[in-house]
Amino acid sequence: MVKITDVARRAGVSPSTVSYALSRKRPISEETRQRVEAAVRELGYRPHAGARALGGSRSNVLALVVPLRAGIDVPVVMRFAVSVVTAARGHDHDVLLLTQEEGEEGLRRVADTALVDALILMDVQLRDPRLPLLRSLGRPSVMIGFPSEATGLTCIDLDFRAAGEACVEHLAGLGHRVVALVGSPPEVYVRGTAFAQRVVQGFTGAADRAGLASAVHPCEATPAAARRVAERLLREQPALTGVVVHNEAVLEPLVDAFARLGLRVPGDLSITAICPDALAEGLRVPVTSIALPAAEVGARAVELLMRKLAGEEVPEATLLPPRLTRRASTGPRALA
Amino acid sequence: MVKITDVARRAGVSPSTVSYALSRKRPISEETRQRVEAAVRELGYRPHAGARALGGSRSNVLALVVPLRAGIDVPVVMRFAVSVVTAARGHDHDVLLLTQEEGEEGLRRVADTALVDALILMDVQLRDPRLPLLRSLGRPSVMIGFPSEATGLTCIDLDFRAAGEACVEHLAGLGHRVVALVGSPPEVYVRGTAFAQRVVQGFTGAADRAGLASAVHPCEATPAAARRVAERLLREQPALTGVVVHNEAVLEPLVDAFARLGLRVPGDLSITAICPDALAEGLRVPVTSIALPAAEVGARAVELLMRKLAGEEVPEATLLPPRLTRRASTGPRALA
DNA sequence: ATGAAAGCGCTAACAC
DNA sequence: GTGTTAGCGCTTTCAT
Repeated sequence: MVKITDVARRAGVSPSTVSYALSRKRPISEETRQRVEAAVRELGYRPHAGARALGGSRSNVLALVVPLRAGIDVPVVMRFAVSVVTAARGHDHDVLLLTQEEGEEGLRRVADTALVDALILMDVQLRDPRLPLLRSLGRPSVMIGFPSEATGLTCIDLDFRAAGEACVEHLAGLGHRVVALVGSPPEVYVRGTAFAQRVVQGFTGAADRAGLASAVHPCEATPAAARRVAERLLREQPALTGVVVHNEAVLEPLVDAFARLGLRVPGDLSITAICPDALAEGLRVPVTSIALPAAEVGARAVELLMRKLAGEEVPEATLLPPRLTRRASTGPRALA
Repeated sequence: MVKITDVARRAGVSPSTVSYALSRKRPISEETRQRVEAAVRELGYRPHAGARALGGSRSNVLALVVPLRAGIDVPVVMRFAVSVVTAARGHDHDVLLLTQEEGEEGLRRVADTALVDALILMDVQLRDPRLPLLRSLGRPSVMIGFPSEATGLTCIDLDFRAAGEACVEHLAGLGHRVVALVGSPPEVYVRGTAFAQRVVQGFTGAADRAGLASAVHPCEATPAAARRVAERLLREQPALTGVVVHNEAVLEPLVDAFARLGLRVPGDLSITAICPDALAEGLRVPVTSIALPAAEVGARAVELLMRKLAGEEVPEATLLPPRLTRRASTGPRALA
C-alpha cells in the first residue's frame, strides 16, 4: 500500500506538505503542489479512509436511512437514494445504507462510532420517535420530510400541502365542483406519515375554500384496490368530475379502471396526480401532475448537510414549491 | 467521547484486555470479561470505527454495487439490497451503497482507500468489464449473477437456466405443446445480462428436448408493451397454450391483457413466471412461479464474503436450485 | 511556504 | 490470563 510518506519522499517534501497540498487547507507554492500531484499520480496514492477519519475526525461518509415499510413506493425510495449517493459523491462523500428496521440503535451506532459524519432520514412521521435522538446525536442531520415539530432540526421536502392545494385549484379553475383524493395506503396515514397527511390537509383546505364537495380515500397499492376505489367513488360521489391521485402504484390501474367503467378522461373525469414526471408522462393518457422532484430533494439534502458540516447555519425548513405540468388528463368540466 | 482507555480504567484492566474481551480473540477470565462488559455498558463505549480500521486493518464495511439501468426491476433490486444490509448487520458489518455509474473507478476507490473490506456486485453481465478489476483488487468480492467466465471469482444466484427449464417441463408435463417466453426488456439482452440470457437458454433447450414449439419475446416494462406482446403472441402462435413470464413489471398487465383478449387462465392458457413469490401470489389469478429468492441470495452472498474474509476457501459457483410453486394459473391443456 | 512531531483510538505482537 | 507498547496512516499544531 502506498502511503503519504511514500508520496512525500517521491516529491521531495514532508508528509504534512503532501497533506496540505491535497486538502488545500494552507497555501502551498504552485510548484510544490505540482510535484506532489505528480507523485500522487505516479504512485497511485489513495489516502487510507480509516487513518483519515482517525486523524482528521471526518469519515467522509453519510448515513442514509431508507424506509421499507408497507405502503411506501419502492421505486420512489430508490430515486431518492440514488440522488443522495450521486450528490454525496459530488462532495467527496460516500453513503452508508441503513434500513429503517435498525431503528434508533442503528443511528446511534453509526454516529457514536464515528462511522459517519452526518445523517439523512427519509419517511419522517409527524410525531417521529427519532427526533429527540437526532437532537442529541452530536452530528448534523437532515430529514427528507417534515415532522410536526422540528425545532432545531433541518427538514426538506416538496411542499406537499401546497401540492394538494395546487391540484384542487387547478381542477376548480377548470370548473369542477366535486372532487376526490385517492391517497396512500391506509397504514401510511395510521402511522402519521408526514407527507401523506399534508396532502390531505392541502386538498381538503383548498376544496373547502373553493366551495367544492370533496372526499378522501386511502387506497392500497394494488390494481384490485384501485378498481374498488374507482367503483366506490362513482357510487358515493355520482357528481364527481375531478380526481387527485397521490399514490404512484395505483395511478395507472386507476385510470384503467375508470376507463373500464365507461368514463372518458378528461371528458367525464379530470385526473391530476402527485408523482414522478416520468410516471405521469408515460401513461396512455398523460396525466397532469405535480412533480415529485426526488433528484432535487436528494441533492439539496446533501448540500444542506455539507453546509452544516462546514459549520454554517442553514434554514430549518426548506419547502420546494410544487410545479404543476398540464397534460392530457385534465380539462374543463363538461356541461351537464 | 469515551474511549478504550476509559473503559480499561473503569474496569481496572489494561486497554488490550478490553480489546480482547470484546473481540474474544484470546481467552479472558470470565470474571474480568464481566467487569469489562459492565464498564462498557456504564460508559456507553463504542469503538471508533476509523481507529478500528486503522489499527486492525478491517473496516467492517462492505460495498454493494446496485444497478440502476434501464430494464432492471427496481423493487427486485431493493429486495436484494435490503437482504444484503440485513445479513451484513448480522455479521457486524455495514453496507456502503455504490451506484453502477461510479463504475470501476468507484470500486477501485473504496477498495484502495480501505473504506470497505469486501464487495458485492449485482447485475453481472456475461462479459462483464469489471472482472479483471475484481481479480486484481486485493479484496474479496462476490457477484450476484454469473458471467460466462469467472475463474478465480465467486458467484451466486438462482439457477436461472434450470428455472427456465423447470417452467417448460411443468408446462410440458401438463400436455402443452406450444409455448412462449415473455422475457426482460430488449436492452437487457443487448447488454448480455447474464440471468436473462440463461433463462432463454433453459427455456429453449427444454422446449427443444421435449419437442415443443417455442418462441421468445423480449418485452418492455410497460403495460402497453405487455398488451402488444399478448396480441402478437396470439397472432404468431395461434396454437399457444403455455406462457413463461420472466419480467416482474409486466406479469400482471400481461395476465390482464390475455383476459381482455378473451382467454381464460388456465382454461385456454397456462402461465408460469419467474418472480418473487409475493408478486405471483398477489395477482387475481395466483400464478404458478419459480421464486426469486432475493433474501436467500443476499444472505448467502454475505456469508460467502465473510468466509472469504476469514481466509476460507469457498466454492466459485453457488447455484440455488429453482423451486416451483403450483398455483391457479397452470392446468392441463384443454382438449381441442 | 515548509517541516517536525505529537497525537487520533484501536489492535496485536511481545512480554510476563 | 493479563499488561506494555509499538505501530496503523493521516491531520494538525507548533516551529522555523
